[in-house]
Amino acid sequence: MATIRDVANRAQVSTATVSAVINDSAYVSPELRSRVLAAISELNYTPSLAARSLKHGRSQLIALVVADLANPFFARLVWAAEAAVAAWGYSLVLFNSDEKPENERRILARIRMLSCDGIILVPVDVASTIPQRDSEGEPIPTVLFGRTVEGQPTDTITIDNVSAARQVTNYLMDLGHTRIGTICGPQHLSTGRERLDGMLQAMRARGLEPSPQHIRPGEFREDTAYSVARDLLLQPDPPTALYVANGVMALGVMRALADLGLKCPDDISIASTDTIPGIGALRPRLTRTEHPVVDMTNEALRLLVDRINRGVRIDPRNVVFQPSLVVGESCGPCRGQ
Amino acid sequence: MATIRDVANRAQVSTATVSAVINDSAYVSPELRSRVLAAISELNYTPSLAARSLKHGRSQLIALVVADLANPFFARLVWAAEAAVAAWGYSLVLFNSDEKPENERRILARIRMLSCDGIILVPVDVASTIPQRDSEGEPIPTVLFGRTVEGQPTDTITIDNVSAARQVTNYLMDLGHTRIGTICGPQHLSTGRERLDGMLQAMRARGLEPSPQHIRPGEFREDTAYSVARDLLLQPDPPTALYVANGVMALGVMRALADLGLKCPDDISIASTDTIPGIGALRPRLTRTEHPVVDMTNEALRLLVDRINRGVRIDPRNVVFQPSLVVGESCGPCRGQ
DNA sequence: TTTTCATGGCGAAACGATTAGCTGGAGTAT
DNA sequence: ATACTCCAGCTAATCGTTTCGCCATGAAAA
Repeated sequence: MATIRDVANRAQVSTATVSAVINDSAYVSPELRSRVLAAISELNYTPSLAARSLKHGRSQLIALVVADLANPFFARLVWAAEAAVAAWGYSLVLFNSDEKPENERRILARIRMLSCDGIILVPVDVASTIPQRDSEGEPIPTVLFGRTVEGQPTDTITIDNVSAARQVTNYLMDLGHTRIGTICGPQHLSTGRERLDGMLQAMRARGLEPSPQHIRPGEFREDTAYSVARDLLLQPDPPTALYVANGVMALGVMRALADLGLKCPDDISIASTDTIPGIGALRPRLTRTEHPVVDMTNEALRLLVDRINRGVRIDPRNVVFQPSLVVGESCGPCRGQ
Repeated sequence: MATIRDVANRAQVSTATVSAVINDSAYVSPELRSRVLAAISELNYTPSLAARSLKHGRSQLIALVVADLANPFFARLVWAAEAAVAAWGYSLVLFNSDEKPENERRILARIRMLSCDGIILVPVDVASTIPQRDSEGEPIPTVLFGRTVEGQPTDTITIDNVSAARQVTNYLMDLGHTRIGTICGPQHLSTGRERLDGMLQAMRARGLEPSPQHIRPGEFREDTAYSVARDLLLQPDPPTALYVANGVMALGVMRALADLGLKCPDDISIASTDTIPGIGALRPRLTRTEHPVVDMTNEALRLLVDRINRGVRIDPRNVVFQPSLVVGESCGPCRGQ
């Protein structure tokens, strides 16, 4: 690779002048400037980001750590984040913690090595701490995405999961359902907890209580949801409606229904919080909440870049987005009992 | 951040010794080694990758440039690539060219700045050249993924698209279909061309020729495929079977069928090359080819790392994977005409 | 004419790691 | 006792930038 020195030699100027031309950081006479530009293009010169990074401690990298890259919800986040990161002039380094705390720790250490300027983190582990830039303790600017963890004073972007679950549950109850089951998420994740909470809140507000064997953990996974749904629906006293806590699991449930030969919404009503791309081709169309992933991502980057530039002087911010209910044909009135 | 000097001072040794401990690059007495390790953990020291990168020209970064991050096929590639890249000890920098040549050029320039050690590229533009590390012309190690471009002497991973399309078409013809239509991909992409070629080859081998108005470009996009399918199926003389060139478009077609009230396979048979995750929940199950994305990605990384280590001394390699036909219930025998 | 001032451009010192080459003390052979 | 070997550990140069401080030149002020 050609270096700034090669350019300086060829243009008969100093490296300082070349640098000034590249960064517009000082006035350079038109004469010299054009010589420099000519040399740059003749040598096909590109400044080295590694050297720059070393000099003034900015790597131009933003790390995105997702909890499960195989989940289309996060795939969409990746898509949106790549665009936003590029728009702000950074590059995106992508990691997948695969819902494993030990991976998360390894990844955060790696991010520190890379001296990334900022982190967008879908946290897995309550205990894993944001890496410190310094032993005095200035942390790397970080935005938590989608999930909350206890006692981390960081910027956070979340969705109102309780509201989402309430909306869906109320919708089912409005149709007359009282025996509502759920395939819920892991209770160690805030999303899992909040969505179950929202459902329970909504039911209790109308004096209902789901039967304990109608509450099944589905781990936010398609295959788990598939078998849990089969199991749940084959039991003697199945629910008349099912609230599914996320999009991938909804897919698994629909697959289970098809395999069991159950008709939706005639035999059972299905609704979910969260969705996945491509679910629009399913018939019946799923009643669900849609979460504004793109807006959330853009906001996450706004917060992150702001903190990168202004440091710890600003207090942690917490932005909560609202989900919206999209009604399909997967839910019908409760027939008899 | 603590530096190697801080560690050296605290452990009362030279930076050379610290470096030797970190990299196991020379013998260090147990005494000093333990002092160094203690200092490292007390200061919470991590070596700076930027400085390392500057010194011996390896950034530990591998760039992945996909053509359309919103497409679940590529999302899957991203997932597999992240895992493979991490397994080889690198980190993944992700870019989305969004099928636009000018983006691709911008991205490749950026990759050069970052001095990435290697590139996995889903190429968009025939003309865009692999960036040169050097004005003498040693290129950055690159593997082209999924698509080929003319006259680039680089390693390539592809799928046998012609065979995929032939298999699907033969399957449809075996069911008795003769009026087969297709929603094909863009003809400026090798995947688009080869899949259409394969279909035409298969039909001509049996003395058939699709009617020109049954060959419709769908741009590999869900929404385009949706409207093209509507249009195609509403015309006076619709095909009895439809070959769709990729997974996302198949989703669009299924959605169009549902909206038109057409029954598959009774009213029309549908089959595709390529698939997308989650298509398993659709009923009827789609007859399609499956492409071994994970194997392809692992092989891509194997080739890439090999070339990073061995440079230009090895000739370009071209690995072609074979698709497999997965039969669902979306195709039926041709009824009368 | 001399002094002051402004300023375009340059030289050289960082940034944090690696590594070639050197130093000096202990062990061995003569 | 001298010379030689060996090797753990150190010093200092280097990678490619940015940037501080300086120099020299020419214009303006006295």
